[in-house]
Amino acid sequence: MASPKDPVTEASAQKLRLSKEIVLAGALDLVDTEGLDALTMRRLGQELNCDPMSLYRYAENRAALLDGVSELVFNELEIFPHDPDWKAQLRRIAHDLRLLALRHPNVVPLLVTRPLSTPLGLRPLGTLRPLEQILSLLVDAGFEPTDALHVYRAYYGFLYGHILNELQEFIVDPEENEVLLRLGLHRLPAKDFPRLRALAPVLADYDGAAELDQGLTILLCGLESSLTQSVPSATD
Amino acid sequence: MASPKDPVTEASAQKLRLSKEIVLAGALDLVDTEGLDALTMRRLGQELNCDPMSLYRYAENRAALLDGVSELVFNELEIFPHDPDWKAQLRRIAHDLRLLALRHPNVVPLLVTRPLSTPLGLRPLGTLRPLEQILSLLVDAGFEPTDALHVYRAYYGFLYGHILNELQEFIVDPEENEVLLRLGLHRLPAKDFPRLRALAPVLADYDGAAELDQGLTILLCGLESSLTQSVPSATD
DNA sequence: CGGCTACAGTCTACATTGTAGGGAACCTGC
DNA sequence: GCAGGTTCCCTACAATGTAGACTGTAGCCG
Repeated sequence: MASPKDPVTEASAQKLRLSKEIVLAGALDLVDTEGLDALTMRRLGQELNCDPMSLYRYAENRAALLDGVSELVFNELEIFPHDPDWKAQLRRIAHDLRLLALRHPNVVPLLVTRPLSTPLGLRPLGTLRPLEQILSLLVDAGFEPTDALHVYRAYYGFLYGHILNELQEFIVDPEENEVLLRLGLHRLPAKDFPRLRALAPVLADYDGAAELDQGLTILLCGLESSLTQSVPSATD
Repeated sequence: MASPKDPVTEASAQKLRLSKEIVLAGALDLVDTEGLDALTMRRLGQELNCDPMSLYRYAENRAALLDGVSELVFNELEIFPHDPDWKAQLRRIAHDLRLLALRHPNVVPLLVTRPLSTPLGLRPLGTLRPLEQILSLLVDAGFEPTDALHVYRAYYGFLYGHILNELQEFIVDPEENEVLLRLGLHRLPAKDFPRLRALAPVLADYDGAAELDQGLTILLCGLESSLTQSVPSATD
């Protein structure tokens, strides 16, 4: 006869061997569906149905878990570091990263803040790979390495900024069809925030992709001019 | 005779009446000197020497405390929304905000991530004021409100991005004078990260202000051209 | 076959966190 | 002096991360 809690009756309760991949995938899943706060050791254990303590075999810390999740997400980003058309490539990467962020909005705080507490060299390698590859791309395109770094910074800075901006302006309650309410703007004193309130309709239909592209055009334009009229290098 | 713990002997133990300002100032202080994690109710209570529970009279939540700290920092930023020279003003604001971030590096994660979990209309007012004021600035400068919003987004996005970039590249151990080591880059496999490693010296002396200014030039340039050759509005 | 080692997973236990609920102390009007 | 509200403090509880010891199992060597 079956024990009171027959493991078979509990759907998907077959406990297969854990692995770093499984643990991280579970963690990402949990973060995606329930937010960062839901990612506790106990909760994740329950999700993978294993003992919370088992997890420590695959992630030293909770912090390491978070790093792992960041890395996992970054690995979804594909970069072709030898594309001769660097501008097109940067455009594509930007849009890909944007979509990535929209797919994993709850992870974005991680992507943005974890590096702040981890010195560059000690970050998970997956996190640094985009940097390296974009540098490659730019150097191949003819930038001096130093300039490539500067370009990278301008580019990535802009990109991060855009993503943060866009995610910030999520609609609160899509059911509500009065715009002021939908964005919670009705709470703002009309006297102090006339501009903001007046822009409610515009805020409501934010076309992130278009906005990103527009910004990219400005940026890439400026960057290119800095390439063509670059200081004549001694070796060139 | 004195009680075992004479309150007078404990320097600065005079417990003055609490207030929201005092609590928030204490919180900011704690975050600045010891980091975000050090800001716990108990710890803050100990710092202000009062019972941790007292704090709940002035901040509903720990989250509210965090919001308060953000707001406090944002209030350090001064904006003159009616400066006729909008470009100079935007430049100045950018540099001010940068310095603000350098002064309160531990708060930056808050500034960046709190808004992600709070819909626009429900944020602390102090957080929204810069937005409103910059919109004013731009509209006064001749932008259509809608365009002003777009400009604001590009501008603030870039600015946030830059700040994140710059803070990420903090030097780990200034004692160490070998650059690779100082940035922790020695850990990176030389085969996979040639560019990054080669750039170590450049990474090490990062002139944030210059970099910011350079980016601003590109950006403002592009923005201005979008102003002068703006689509001819019907009312103009 | 018997026993040894190594590792995966589990259990228990503890310090630390945010915060509810109930009183104690104090100030302010009469 | 006293009623009523405000401010503060104490206790208590559930949840968290994680250390440390324990159990089971698989593989290997004699």
